[in-house]
Amino acid sequence: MPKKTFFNLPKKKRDTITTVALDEFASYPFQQASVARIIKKSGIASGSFYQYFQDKLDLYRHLVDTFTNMKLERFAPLLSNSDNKNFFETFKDVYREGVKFARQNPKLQALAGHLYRDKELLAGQLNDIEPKALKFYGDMLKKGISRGDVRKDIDIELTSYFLFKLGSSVNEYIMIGGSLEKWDMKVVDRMIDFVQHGIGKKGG
Amino acid sequence: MPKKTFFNLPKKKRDTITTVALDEFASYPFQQASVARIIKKSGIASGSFYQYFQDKLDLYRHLVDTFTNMKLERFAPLLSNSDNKNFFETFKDVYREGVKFARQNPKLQALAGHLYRDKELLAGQLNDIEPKALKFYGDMLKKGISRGDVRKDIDIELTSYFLFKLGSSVNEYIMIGGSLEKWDMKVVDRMIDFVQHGIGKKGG
DNA sequence: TTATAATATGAAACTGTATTCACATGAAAG
DNA sequence: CTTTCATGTGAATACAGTTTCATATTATAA
Repeated sequence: MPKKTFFNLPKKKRDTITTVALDEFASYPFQQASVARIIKKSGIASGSFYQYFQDKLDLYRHLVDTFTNMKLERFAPLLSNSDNKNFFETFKDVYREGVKFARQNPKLQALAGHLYRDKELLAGQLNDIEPKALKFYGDMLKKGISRGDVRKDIDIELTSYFLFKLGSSVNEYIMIGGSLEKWDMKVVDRMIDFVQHGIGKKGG
Repeated sequence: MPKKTFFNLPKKKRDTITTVALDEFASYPFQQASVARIIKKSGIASGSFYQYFQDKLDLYRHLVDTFTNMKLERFAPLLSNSDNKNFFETFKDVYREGVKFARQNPKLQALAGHLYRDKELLAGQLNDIEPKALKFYGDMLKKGISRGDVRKDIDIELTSYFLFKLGSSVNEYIMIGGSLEKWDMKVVDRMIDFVQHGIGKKGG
């Protein structure tokens, strides 16, 4: 989080820095984004920058936080105005609103694009692993369909992607909770139940 | 990918570098991992390092690739020996095997832990956004349950997590395909169907 | 007004990765 | 043996983020 000196700044100066920074992070991925450039364009001293922010990451996170909070605030009304809609209709509304938001804020969208690619930089679809994992799940699904376990009207490619991401999130969920010692097959069981039956009420 | 000079190296030297590097990346997150230390411990010249690898990331990815390939190879037999098991039982086996693999390779597991945290470094549960997003989905689910749209025997916290991750993956899936212009609500529809009904064959 | 604290400044130094380079070594070919 | 080509070497340099610091400037309080 930025230091309190940043929030003590006159709004105009704060806005200048924020705007310049958003522009920088919308134009370059995190690593290539230059603190020196931000300092220059903002017209502040380099010493000042580090009196406002811990470091480059601190500023970046501040932007991402602000951006995500804005997005979440847009979603809130969907929930309170959803009396006549069921869960799944509201869920779809969330996405519609998300697309609208992205179209209205191209720089934030550009930043999000970099964010996504930056996350994948260390490991992800940019290397050759993800395709292999997707193929693995795809094969599993095909077998399941031919055995009759799995619905045959699903999109195999897309569903593989979902399973891959769900699998990763289970790993993460358990890692958050602690170490491998605490590994709990119950979480896996719940995930598989989620995948198998969904969360919709039967006949609902 | 490492340069061919690396693969031309005598196996022993190559293994030394790999072991030292694994040790480094298991001990420190990517940013803090030091090329200088790896060079020192491996007993190679700094000039040589850059004749073997593009840069630090190149070496890191090589390790992650190797590690993930090893893991995938362990999973392959599960698929071919699954004739008497349905999709969801095999799915569970994959996780059992994953845990075994992690226990047998603590350094790889440590590296994976850093990898996960590094990915979350830019944005994720380390900042204050994810809890808010999870709460949002949690509220949606509670409302769905009280309306009778959603099964009431689900784990709300865990399911919120799944929805959050699935949502992110939809965004990513569409971003891979191209720009926002190509945004296709059909992908969202399929995702919602996946969430609502699951992929298990009814009565299967 | 004066005292005290908070903030602003920008150059200089520091850190660690990335890159270059001239030269050394070694192996294989003729 | 010597030519040739690939590889090894480590010091030197470049580069960008970070840190420091002595010195202004501004704001608040007494």
